[in-house]
Amino acid sequence: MVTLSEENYLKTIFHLGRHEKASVSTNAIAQKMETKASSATDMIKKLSEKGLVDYQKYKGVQLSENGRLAAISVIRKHRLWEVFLVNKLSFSWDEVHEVAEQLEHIKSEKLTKELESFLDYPTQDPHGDPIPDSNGSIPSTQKLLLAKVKQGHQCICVGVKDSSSEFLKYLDKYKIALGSQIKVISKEAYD
Amino acid sequence: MVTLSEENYLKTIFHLGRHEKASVSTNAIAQKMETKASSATDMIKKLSEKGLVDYQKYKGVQLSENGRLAAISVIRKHRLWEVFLVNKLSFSWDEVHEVAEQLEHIKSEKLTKELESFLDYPTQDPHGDPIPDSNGSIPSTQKLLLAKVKQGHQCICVGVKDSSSEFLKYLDKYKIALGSQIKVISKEAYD
DNA sequence: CTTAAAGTTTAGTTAAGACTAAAAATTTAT
DNA sequence: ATAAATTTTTAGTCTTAACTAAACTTTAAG
Repeated sequence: MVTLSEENYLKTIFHLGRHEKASVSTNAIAQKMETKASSATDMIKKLSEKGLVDYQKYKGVQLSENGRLAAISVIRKHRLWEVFLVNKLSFSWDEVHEVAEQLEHIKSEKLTKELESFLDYPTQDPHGDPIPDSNGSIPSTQKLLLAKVKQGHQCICVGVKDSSSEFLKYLDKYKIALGSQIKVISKEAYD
Repeated sequence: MVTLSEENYLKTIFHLGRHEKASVSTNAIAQKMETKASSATDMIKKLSEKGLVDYQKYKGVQLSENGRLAAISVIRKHRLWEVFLVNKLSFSWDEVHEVAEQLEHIKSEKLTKELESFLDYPTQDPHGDPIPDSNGSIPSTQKLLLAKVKQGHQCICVGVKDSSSEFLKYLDKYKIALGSQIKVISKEAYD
């Protein structure tokens, strides 16, 4: 049995380790979780004892196969619920995160599978992030950061990197949504 | 802020005090919660300090107005989610309880209201229990226990008193569902 | 290559919510 | 009306997941 708190740590470790192959540092975890490094160390030890992460003192952690599957299961539920909130209830893409953070911890295989079926097996959440399947495979997509698109060139928005409510509202103001055709006229600094 | 555990106690006190006007005993609460009387006392004190129950040592508790509203809010969510599970996902009426016990604690006014609207403002859950509205009013219905119906008389099943999975499956076996017309031919002992 | 800075771990506390065992209050029965 | 039985509360302990402060590693600078 994986506790709610453990699930949150696993998810965080997954996200932090997603793009670098290197192991994830205690500090990075603590920062993302808005907790202290000592708390992170405690939890890392617990996860390590449960075989969910590989851990060596002072060397950071990596998810084990079981840990990866557990993390992906949470992310899968998070994204499915986001689709539900936007497609079935009338949430906007900047309102779903907080609620999905709660719903992602509901434990019921049947619920997740039925929800997925009810939503017609979506492959992306409302921010363009891929939805893992029930085996834990994540459909891969390659995207280009808008900042990398040259001036005068065009592209289609297929996802957002930052899902914060503020940033999503900023995009709304500029009428940018998933599927929008975008032409880069000039570049400005955001943040 | 009301914790998950507090919500469960409030719900239990509500159910136990529903039909008698008298206050609810510590032991009764502990028994329903499958915990010990001492744990119940601890929680009762906490709820009392938060103004959610009226409590006098050795005299049991009663929900305060705020406590009643908090309890009803949880019950409302529980029953709405049960409707969702049965009507939208393909759960049967004996499978919903456990999952609804988790979903009832999700905190989001918007979610509850949108869910209610999505379900077309149902007034009953899959077991025939009334769904409180967003103000905390519970549509009242008067029902007659099947055991009270005389032999040879007929009636329509509008609800079940025991929502345990076993009992519901027992009803399924006899093809009894909500709306079923029932004629009492003979009476036997159950349990 | 040694020392300072940064990062990490350990040790000891805290709060919530459970538990056991024992004390106190209430209820029931003689 | 008082003793026995039951119920409730108190006191002290445990676990989880956080915290602070101090100790210990590793990394970076000079």
